[in-house]
Parts: sequence; structure tokens; C-alpha cells
Amino acid sequence: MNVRTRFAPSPTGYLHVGGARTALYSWLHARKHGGAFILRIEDTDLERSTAESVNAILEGMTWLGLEYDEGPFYQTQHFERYRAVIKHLLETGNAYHCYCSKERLEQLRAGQMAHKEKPRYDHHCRNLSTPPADIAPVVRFKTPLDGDVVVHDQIKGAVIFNNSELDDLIIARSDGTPTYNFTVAVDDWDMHVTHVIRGDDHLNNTPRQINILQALGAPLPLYAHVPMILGPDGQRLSKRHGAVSVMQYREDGYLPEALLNYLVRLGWSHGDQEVFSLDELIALFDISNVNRAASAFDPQKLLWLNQHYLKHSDPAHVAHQLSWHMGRLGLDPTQGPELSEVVVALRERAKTLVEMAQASMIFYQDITGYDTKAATQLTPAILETLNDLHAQLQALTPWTTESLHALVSAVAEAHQLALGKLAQPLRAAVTGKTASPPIDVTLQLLGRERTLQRIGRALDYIRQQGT
RNA sequence: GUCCCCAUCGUCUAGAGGCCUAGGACACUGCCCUUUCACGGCGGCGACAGGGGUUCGAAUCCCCUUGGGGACGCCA
Repeated sequence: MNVRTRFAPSPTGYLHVGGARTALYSWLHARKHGGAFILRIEDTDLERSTAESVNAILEGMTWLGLEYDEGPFYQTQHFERYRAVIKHLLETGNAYHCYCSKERLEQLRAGQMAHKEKPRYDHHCRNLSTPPADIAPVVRFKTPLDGDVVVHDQIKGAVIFNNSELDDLIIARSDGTPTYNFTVAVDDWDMHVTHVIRGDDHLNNTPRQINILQALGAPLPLYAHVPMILGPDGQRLSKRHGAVSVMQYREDGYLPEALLNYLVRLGWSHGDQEVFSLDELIALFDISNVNRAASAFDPQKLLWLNQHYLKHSDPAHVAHQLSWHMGRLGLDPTQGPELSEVVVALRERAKTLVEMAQASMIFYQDITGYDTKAATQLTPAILETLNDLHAQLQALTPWTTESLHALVSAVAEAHQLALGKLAQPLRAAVTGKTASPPIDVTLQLLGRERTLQRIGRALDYIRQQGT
């Protein structure tokens, strides 16, 4: 069997992390089995679907690298097909027109709730002999009155639903447009989808879709319902938990591979392994090994993984990603040292690309002043030593971390100072801060010109204090 | 309310009857390394929701309770 999976978001917002994980699982399943991954936009709700949302979703998929083999398909482009299938369902007695007003349905629901019953349609129009003339009807699917539907879920196991719990759902609105459960069934059939992998908020819809598929004589796909992702507090994930949009993570300085790695481990594992390459995932991932329980999103672990990728990825790759963030800060990567070298110097003290970009500032832009703490390092006590260093630095060749380290150490020793006693003021002088990469690395990256200029400026700053 | 799903450290998880005095990771924390900040190394804290069964033996199987979550729309 040729495996075919699909990701079917509705374009009513951005791509959020829950959807991204579902897409990832679908994508992995298809890749693992050499199958096809299809992207289908479920835009039958004309009111709420927007082109911006479609773009946001596409953008998110691209950033994550979840490339699709077919699509994007749009359900609004399949209306002719849906109309034909609805007609067929009507003709075969599997569906009927319903003329009930929204008011009547609301009353029905309210009454059922009051009697502590599950709200559902009461079959009022199911066997209507004389339909009202002036009312535009909806079309309802004729759900079997009794019997069970068993969903053989790849994750949850066999889940049994009694048809009496389901109701005659509406498959076409009064304006003729088709609705979700119906279009999903038709499209999954038409697209020969073999594995429906989606959030478990759809588990309750599955028996309805199965009933429709069976009425159509269509083969059933295999279903796998993945549990939800909750916020760190165990509640449904929402904006108040911070970033939920995939693209927000890009803006916040995350590497797509880190987000992907985090998401795949949320609900799935392979022994004790925490870090996976995409190739490893394709080899090891198994949809039936996905956890049944919902899991809470932990931003701290994502942060850890992000730094892990920052530290272990090819510096050139990180540099490329970093340049985007530098641009946002108004920094020009060509106005300073080779960016890959800066990445190597900074990656151990940055958890995100945003932090890294901010830290890179000292190498690409003049420093504007000294942090309060840094300023306390620049006292007359260090003036002589710094001045001596400044003089010797002018003649230093070559300008390498080794030679710089040797020189700074020698100057410190000559002035009977522990290395740190010179390194800290020097760090304050050339970076304006109290924390930076090792001083030799910092000076090397800064280059002779910037280093001398900044030390000179610090010397002036100290002298001014004296007067 | 009704139906459905779920339940191991704070969080993500390992565990598919004896290997478990329950393992790993994040977070927290102690020590070490160290020119700052970090990184790293070595430790520590910390869980089988509760109650009944089944079994020689249960985190693992069954039932109940409790607690979470989801669905119940002319949304998807």
C-alpha cells in the first residue's frame, strides 16, 4: 500500500505549535514509508477563512521545512464534486433535506441540556412527506439509528461509538455550501489518503466520517489521533501562554530544527534519546508509539534544545540564520569579523539567535558607553597597565588569540596583577560590559583598530574621572 | 449534563508482570573547572493519583473513585 498522509488546517489563523506537531508527525509518517504528504486547506467556512491565514500557514510550513508532495489543495475548489456527492447521497436515501429553523434547533438543544441529555437533532425532517415551499433547507446525513462504529485508532486503540450518540449532522448549509465532516470524508477518499493523522479533538468526528465513507462505499483510511498540547499550566494552549504561533518562534530566535526536535519529543520518545536529526526521526519515528496522554508545553526545554542546536550546528548555518536577526537590529554583518567566527565565540552564552544578535553588536557597531558595572572597572588604578597594554598592542604581530593571550598575560604579570585583574577592566573598556567571550577571543575578533580605539577611549574616560 | 479520551518526578518521558530500593532529559540545587559570563564535568532534590481485585509477584492486567482534557454549531 502506498502511504499517503495529509495535513488539513483551516485558514482561520496562524500555524500554531499543535498544528505544527501534527503536521510533523504526518510528514514523518509519509517520509518513513516513502509515501506522499499532502497539504489541504480546509476553507469551506467562507466567513472565517482568509488569504492571510493561508499565507501564514504556508510560511510556517516552509520555515519548518515540512515540504509537501501534493497541494496545497483548497476545498473551495472542490465544490462541484461535493455537490455531486450530496446529490448522490440524497438520491440513495442516505441524506435528506431539513427545514428546521435555527430557532427550533436552539430550543431543542436547550431542552435537551435541561434534561441532562446530550444535545442532538431529533430527526424531525427525516421522513417529511410535504416539505415547506418557501424555506431553503439544509442537507442532513442519515446516520444509522443503531449499531456501533468502531474506530481502530493507531494511537488510542479501538474506540467504540454508539450511533445513537451521533446525530444526523448537516452536510450542506442552506446556502448549499458543504460542511466539514462531509468534505473531509470526500477529500480523504478522493485523495486516496491512507493515514489520517490529526489532533484528538477530532476523535469524536471520526465515527461520523466513517459513516459517510461507508454510505459512499468508500474504503476507510487508518486513523491516528494525537493528543493535544497544553500550556505549561496544563490548560488549553492559548495566546496567554506566550508564543503559540510557529512564526513567533522564528522571531524569538529559535532554529526550526530545535522547534521540530522539541515538538517531536512532546508525546513521542525513543528510549532516552533527546536529540534527533531529521534522518534519525524518519528512521525511528513510529506513529503507533505516540503517547495517548496530552502533554504540557515547556518553553524552558525548548530553550535548552535551541542552545544545543546553536552549539552543535555548522557555524555557517547558524551565521546565516543569525544575519536575519542582526538585520532586524540594524546591524550589518559585513561591518566586522567573519560571522561564523562570531557564532563560535557567542554560542555558548546565547540561548536564542536574538540574544546572539544582541551580543554580536559589539563587533559590528561602535559601543556607546559603559554599563554601570563595567564603568566601575575603569578606575585610575588600572590606568597605567591599560596604557602599557595599549602601547604594546600597537606592535603586536600576528593578531591571534594565542599572541593576544600571551601579551595580556605578560602585561598583567609585569604589573604584578592576576590575569583577571587586567582582563576585567580590559573587557569593560572594549565591550562596555562585564561579560563577553574570553578576552583574547574578543580582542581577536574586534581587530587591532577597534581594540586600540576603544582602549584609547577608556583611557580618556579614566583620566576625566581623575580631574 | 451526555459521550469520548487520558493519568509515572514541577515538566517531557523510559517502563509492555519479576531486570524497579522506578532510569534519562529540562528546570531547581551543591561541588569542580574558570580571566568575566557562559559552556562543561560530577553529585543532590524529586514520581508510579486513591481504593479494590487478578497473580507466587503489579508502575505494568481488570474494576471503581478522583482528577485532567476533548466533543456535543448551517466552525473546522
